[in-house]
Amino acid sequence: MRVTLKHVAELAGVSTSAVSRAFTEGASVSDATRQKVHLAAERLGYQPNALASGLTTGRTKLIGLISNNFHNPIFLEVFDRFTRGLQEKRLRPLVLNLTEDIGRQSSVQMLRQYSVDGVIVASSTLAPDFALAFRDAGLPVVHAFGRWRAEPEIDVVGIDNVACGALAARTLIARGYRRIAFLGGPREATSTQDRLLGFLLEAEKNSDIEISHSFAHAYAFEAGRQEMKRILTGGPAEAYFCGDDVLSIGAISALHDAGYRVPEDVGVVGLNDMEMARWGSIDLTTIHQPLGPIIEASIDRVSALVDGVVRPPVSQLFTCHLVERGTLRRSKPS
Amino acid sequence: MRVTLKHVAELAGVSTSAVSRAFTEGASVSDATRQKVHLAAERLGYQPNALASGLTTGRTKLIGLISNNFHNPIFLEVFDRFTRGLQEKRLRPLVLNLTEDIGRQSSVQMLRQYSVDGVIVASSTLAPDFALAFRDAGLPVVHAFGRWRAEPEIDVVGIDNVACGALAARTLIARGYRRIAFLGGPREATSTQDRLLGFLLEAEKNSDIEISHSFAHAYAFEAGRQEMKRILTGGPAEAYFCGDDVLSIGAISALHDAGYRVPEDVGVVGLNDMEMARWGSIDLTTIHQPLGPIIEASIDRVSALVDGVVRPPVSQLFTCHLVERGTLRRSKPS
DNA sequence: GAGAATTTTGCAACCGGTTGCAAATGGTGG
DNA sequence: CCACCATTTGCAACCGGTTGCAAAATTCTC
Repeated sequence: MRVTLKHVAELAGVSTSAVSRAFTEGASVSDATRQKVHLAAERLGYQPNALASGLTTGRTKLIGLISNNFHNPIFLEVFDRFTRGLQEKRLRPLVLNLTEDIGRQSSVQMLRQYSVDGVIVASSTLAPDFALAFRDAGLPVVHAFGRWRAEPEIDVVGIDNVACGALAARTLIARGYRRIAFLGGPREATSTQDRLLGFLLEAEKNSDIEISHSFAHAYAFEAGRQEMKRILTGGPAEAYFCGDDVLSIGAISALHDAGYRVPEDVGVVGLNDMEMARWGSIDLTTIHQPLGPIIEASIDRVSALVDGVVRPPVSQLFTCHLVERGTLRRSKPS
Repeated sequence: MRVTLKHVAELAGVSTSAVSRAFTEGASVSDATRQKVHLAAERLGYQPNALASGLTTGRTKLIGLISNNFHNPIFLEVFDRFTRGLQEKRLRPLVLNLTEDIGRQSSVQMLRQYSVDGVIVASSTLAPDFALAFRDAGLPVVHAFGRWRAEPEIDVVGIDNVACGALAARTLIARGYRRIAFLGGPREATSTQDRLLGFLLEAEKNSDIEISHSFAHAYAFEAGRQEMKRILTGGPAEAYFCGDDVLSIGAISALHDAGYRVPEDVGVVGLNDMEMARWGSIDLTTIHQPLGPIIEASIDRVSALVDGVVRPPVSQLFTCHLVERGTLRRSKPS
């Protein structure tokens, strides 16, 4: 049998209310009783039942963590940071792995059934209104890696994908590449669309640049490889901005298979700067995304919402920068 | 305000008990009331509160999922499968990211506070008695990727690490490698110890084989690279069995840095067969670990325990096999 | 030391469900 | 039509906590 409030109350010789209060910060209890209670609790090995307490207070300290990115290595880092960050705030992540067969409605239901205090949607490939479903259900929600909007309906934390696209284009052009291409992730993903937009806007400023673009069906190695293989039939561009790191690695694999050397024959720049990008055999030049701050901000934001701090929702974007490694030539060939 | 039992009862014109029963499989209700109730529930958008119900039934359908492997890419696959598998059984994973500063006791506490029905410890580097702490706290627990024991105190699901070590040694020897080495993960990990044991037992059967071994401080790229770099000062062995795939990749990176070609100069075989091992630029010969069955079995086992099926705990091991790729020569040089 | 002000305490109702039990209902056979 | 049995239903207590409120205890003031 579990040790409950009642047992502690009995042993300490006080009412259950006293025990409850002894465990509540700032409640009205004398030091004497608080001590008695804690002593008794200690002896019995008592631990408050978070669920029972959640029932009355309306706070479970459970945060729904939703994603559909369980195949991209970057997500391991995302996930590590989210779980750690939540733990530090004494919140518990209830994870939802969004597969094909789970609809918007049923994910809302799953989390509502468990009375989560708030929800973090962590994905750059979900439609923006997916996260909206939670707000509509009355749940505080933050969309991490979501799309920027001037007046968002819910809080968004992420990066400026348009700026990243522009940065990529600027970089390629500055290094003397003339025929450049964007090899994006899934066409439907807002991150893909925005990166492409920025890339095009920036590249088109230069009239002598030849631009092309295409899409892989997912942010995944094999998708990148296949798509690069496909477009290589018409000969490669001089340099590619790939939708993300794992796509880049797949693309490079296809380039190697076709006998091209990177960066000597073809340049590649990715986006994310996942741990693996640093590995010797990969050594990917890429645009760094500040994962730590993004995730910290997401957690901060969701706890603020839970605490009832009502401010209009904002899009919080972090800036990215290029990390120089070995898949892009460093400067214009002379 | 949330819709509760009471609201539904009112609308349907029945008692709350009736509503509760209408939502319980096999409860004593007439079809007529069940219909009325479901209709009313539908209209109000009612969903039972899993936590409240857990309070009385003692079942929350929450499963604690604990790991300390948030830096090994294989864990993304593990994690994907666990969350999916649990979801399919209508169980919810409550994730605990075991960092340095979280002790055995406090992890038990965290999960007990949330009244999880059971716990899955997913790690090959935790001491066997870590999982025991949960059993001692009265929680059903399964140790996935744990160490085999003839008469285990708790359920263990995993692979036969000793056999894997032997398989690796046998393979290397069969291919004519004479000076072979084990580059293991952390010395304290049971998986490391067992793989080494199997490796040594098998290799020592052949008197003409030169065996050596050493350990990386973690199952991680950089750890593998550093350790290989360190041991290379004395010249390489002819082939290495590395503690796992990510370690192998690190080791290969160091070998390349030192000017050795794989597999022409040095052979490498890993263990796990993570997705990435298949990537073109990595193409790692490795021992395949059947993740799917292991995880399925872990989930089955923990739900059986939760359902009170009491059988003595067992060690359930799955066999592994070699996957031929490009980091080990295929046969004896003639 | 009395009275007022303040703090501490316990009672009891409540959060949203479940369930044992007894009463109500319905069906069956004579 | 009644007795009998099976099924369905609602009452009320309970799960493990929290909290408003009034009473009790303590502290302060003069």
